[in-house]
Amino acid sequence: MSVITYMSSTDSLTCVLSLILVLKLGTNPTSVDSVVVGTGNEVRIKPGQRLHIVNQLYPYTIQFKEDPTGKNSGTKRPRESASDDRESPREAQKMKAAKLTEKVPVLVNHGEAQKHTERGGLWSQGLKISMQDPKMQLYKDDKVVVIKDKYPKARHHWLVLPWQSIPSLKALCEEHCDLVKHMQQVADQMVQQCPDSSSLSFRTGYHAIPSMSHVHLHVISQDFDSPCLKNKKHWNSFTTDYFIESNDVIQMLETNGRVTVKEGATELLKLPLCCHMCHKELSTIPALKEHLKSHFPR
DNA sequence: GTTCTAGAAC
DNA sequence: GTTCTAGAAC
Repeated sequence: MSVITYMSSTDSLTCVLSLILVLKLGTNPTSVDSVVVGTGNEVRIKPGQRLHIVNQLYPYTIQFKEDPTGKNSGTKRPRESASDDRESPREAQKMKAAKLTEKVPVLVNHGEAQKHTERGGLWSQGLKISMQDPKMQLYKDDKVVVIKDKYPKARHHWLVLPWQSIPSLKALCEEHCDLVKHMQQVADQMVQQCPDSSSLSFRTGYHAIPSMSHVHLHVISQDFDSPCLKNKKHWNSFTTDYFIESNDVIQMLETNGRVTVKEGATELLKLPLCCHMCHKELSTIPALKEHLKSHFPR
């Protein structure tokens, strides 16, 4: 039995994080005894065992070799500032986990996972993984699946995703018209079944330039009452034209056969904070959140 | 997408 | 002094 720890090279980190993602979701957890996600990135795994990462797209072979220095169990992240040479409680916990390590595994990348770190990062592929996890699925049919947004920006915030791999709005064409209409129907269904649908209003739409890969339709209640709503980008992405109504996407597909996103959408994210209910301008996020309480008392 | 943190704003 | 934002790293 051995323990994988985070090593110094970026590739190793990617591999370990990839493993954790999959193992955490239980996609292929053969012979895995324990997983500690976060501070003590610990994965027990048999030497030579092959794991398939992201639904068997990215196979790795796990090799093990002795660490002659014993120093290679360091767990500090590369971007850590030079001035911070004391151990935080978090670092101490990681070091404690590392001390349990007898051998240091080397992950040999046979697949594509490392490319994600070069193009947007592995995190941008997270939806592809979440949507496959039965525990996350609130609804599914032969065309789409619905999951809860991992960091909901309101009391109710779901994502409708097609099974078909469509990276973004840009990739949509007239052939997707029926699919996108179906996504809207399922979104409406989700709102109908919500116990708060009589007291809260909802909007359904797409972000002009989403961070996460794989087309996803946001279904979000308009209270924006959530600790995950933290900054101007969050706010403006749902309350300016950065948020493109599902019906507008359908109409664009029907009339032009494609979806056009206006230039300068990114600038919309920098607009002043403006209440979507009464258009009052607020100077800070905490002030905005306090103001929202007047529109949506608990 | 989130987290972290330097430094701006107060 | 504290609060808050914005940009970089992931």
